[in-house]
Amino acid sequence: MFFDELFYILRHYVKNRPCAGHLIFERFGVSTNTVAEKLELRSSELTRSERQLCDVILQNYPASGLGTITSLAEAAEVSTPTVARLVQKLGFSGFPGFQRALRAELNEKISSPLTKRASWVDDAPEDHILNRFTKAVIDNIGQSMAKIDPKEFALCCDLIGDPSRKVYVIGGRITRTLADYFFLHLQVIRDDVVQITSSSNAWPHYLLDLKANDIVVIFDIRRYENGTLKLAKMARERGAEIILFSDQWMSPVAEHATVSYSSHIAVPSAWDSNLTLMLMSEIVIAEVQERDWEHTQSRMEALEDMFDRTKLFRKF
Amino acid sequence: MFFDELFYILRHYVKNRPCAGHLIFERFGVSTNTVAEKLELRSSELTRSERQLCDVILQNYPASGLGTITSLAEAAEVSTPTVARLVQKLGFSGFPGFQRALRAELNEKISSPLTKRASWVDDAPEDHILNRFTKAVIDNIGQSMAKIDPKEFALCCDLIGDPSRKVYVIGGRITRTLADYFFLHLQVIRDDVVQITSSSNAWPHYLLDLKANDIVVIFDIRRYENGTLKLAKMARERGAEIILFSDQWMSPVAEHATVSYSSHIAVPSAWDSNLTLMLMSEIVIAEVQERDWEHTQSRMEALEDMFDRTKLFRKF
DNA sequence: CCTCCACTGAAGATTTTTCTTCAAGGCCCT
DNA sequence: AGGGCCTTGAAGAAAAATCTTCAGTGGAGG
Repeated sequence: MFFDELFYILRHYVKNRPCAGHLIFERFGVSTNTVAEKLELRSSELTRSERQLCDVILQNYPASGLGTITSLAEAAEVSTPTVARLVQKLGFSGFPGFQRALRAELNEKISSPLTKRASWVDDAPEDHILNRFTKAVIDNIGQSMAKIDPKEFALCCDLIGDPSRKVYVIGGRITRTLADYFFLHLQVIRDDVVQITSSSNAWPHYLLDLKANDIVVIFDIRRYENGTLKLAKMARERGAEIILFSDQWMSPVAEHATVSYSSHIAVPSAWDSNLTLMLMSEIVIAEVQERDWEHTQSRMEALEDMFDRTKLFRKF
Repeated sequence: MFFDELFYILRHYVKNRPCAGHLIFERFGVSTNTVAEKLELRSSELTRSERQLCDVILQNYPASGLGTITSLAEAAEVSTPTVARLVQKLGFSGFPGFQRALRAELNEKISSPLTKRASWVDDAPEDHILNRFTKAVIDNIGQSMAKIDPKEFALCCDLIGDPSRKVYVIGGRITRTLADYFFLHLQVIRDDVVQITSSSNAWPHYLLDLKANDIVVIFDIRRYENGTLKLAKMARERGAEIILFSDQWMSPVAEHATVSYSSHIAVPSAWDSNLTLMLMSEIVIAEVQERDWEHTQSRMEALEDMFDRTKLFRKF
């Protein structure tokens, strides 16, 4: 870059006036916040071994700076006092201060801009329940998504989309509503979808029909229910593949499941949020539907037609 | 929260079946290399405070683990020996070893994609359905929240929390599941909550009971259902206050509603997302519950007691 | 070639961090 | 209701980190 050239030329002249580069940038309102920026800007004032050190820091930034001062010194083949001097030159009180700055930066970078957003509802203070709750939910989504393995997701959609397998859906006391939601959509997409009622008395009838390679989709978050686990065991014994939507602490059903999703569910409330679970089900539904769109489309049209005839919906 | 208490009790029983998750992952040949994975997989073996610590580490991963053991301990509100014990449990020789692993990971992750965290699921391209869908959902949440008036929200919670008013909950073909979810929670918080069945044949019976000042909570998104509108009209004529959870295009019910929420529901799918609606209901529930926590708490305890007796939930 | 000055690292001093021990507290089971 | 086991954190010991001092080194300029 030609700025580098410029800097090189300027270096001699500004050498005796430290912070010169710094000042120039400040004048243009460019904040020199990150450590990397500080290093680059003040590189002109650095000595040979400091420059060498600087290169190493920037080489694999910021990890190299997060070890001990000794390891960094060794990696750069300089002495520890050189490192100490450099970080002081950059304006930090010492090496720990320098590391603090690096960690703070890392946090900024890792968390996406959306999770940093403090306020979602205008006209409401940051600590209003609306904002606190929404923030928690966004965090939950972010963390849950980060844990998903796309391969596992693909496998899950393959299984659920496979027309040769019958799909059973079941939930617990609260998650029943999610199971219901999932079922309602899946029912439109494909044939052979069954919702297992919550009453465990009826389970044997369903298990009777269950064939090897059929799918059992289970929603189970804390507090994990005894019955659900038993059902999972029995289904697995009969050769069914189990797909589990659970929370971050993982239902014991996971042991028997082919695919498990762990969604974060903690929110500032006496209850847990089922939101991320719903997100996962919606995405799975969207993908399964997409895989065989033509088929789904014809089914949806047929459904529309039937709705029209029953005049259930509003026609404008 | 009191579920945590419960968990603590349950822990002993689950404890002797470690690695449940571990085994699953092994089955798929997924190596358990990263610290985060190790933490998640072995979470079943962790004690209460270790779990607490584990959550904090994963919360802002990996930065939190890169400071001193003391700072991490303080952040998690546990003692330093607890931290030391946890990292040893994970198989590291000590805290420095743990940090080394974290830094190594960081290098891996940072080096490959030049870190623009536009995607939510690592290891999946930005245009993968997982990322596209999640992005759309976050957008929906942001836009829906921006439209909320805190005063209206407060009014809504006042109404729903008012014990002198009976609350009726109803949804449509799909939103029925949300109504169900809302009902299940509200039912724990307060007395006099009724879920109106979807079958419109039964509606006259409910309307018969409806008194002036009672609340009717309606979930209605496109395609808006004829019946729901008729019900709203009749309820309003009998002096009921209507609270509507609808989509961005607003159900015609809004005309009769005291409070209306419009949630954005468009996602890259053949269906609409009910996620923001669920978010709204969860927040309303959280706030109503908070208003009279003592009352709710006693009801929840009574409920717990009954669950215990029916042995519905896992105790071993 | 010599002198001076700035840079550099070895070594020790100092501070901080990490680890270990041990006693208190809680919970379960008999 | 008491014994035993597990978990937890306070406190101090051990280890490691960081910082400081100071002498040696190399290069620039005279």
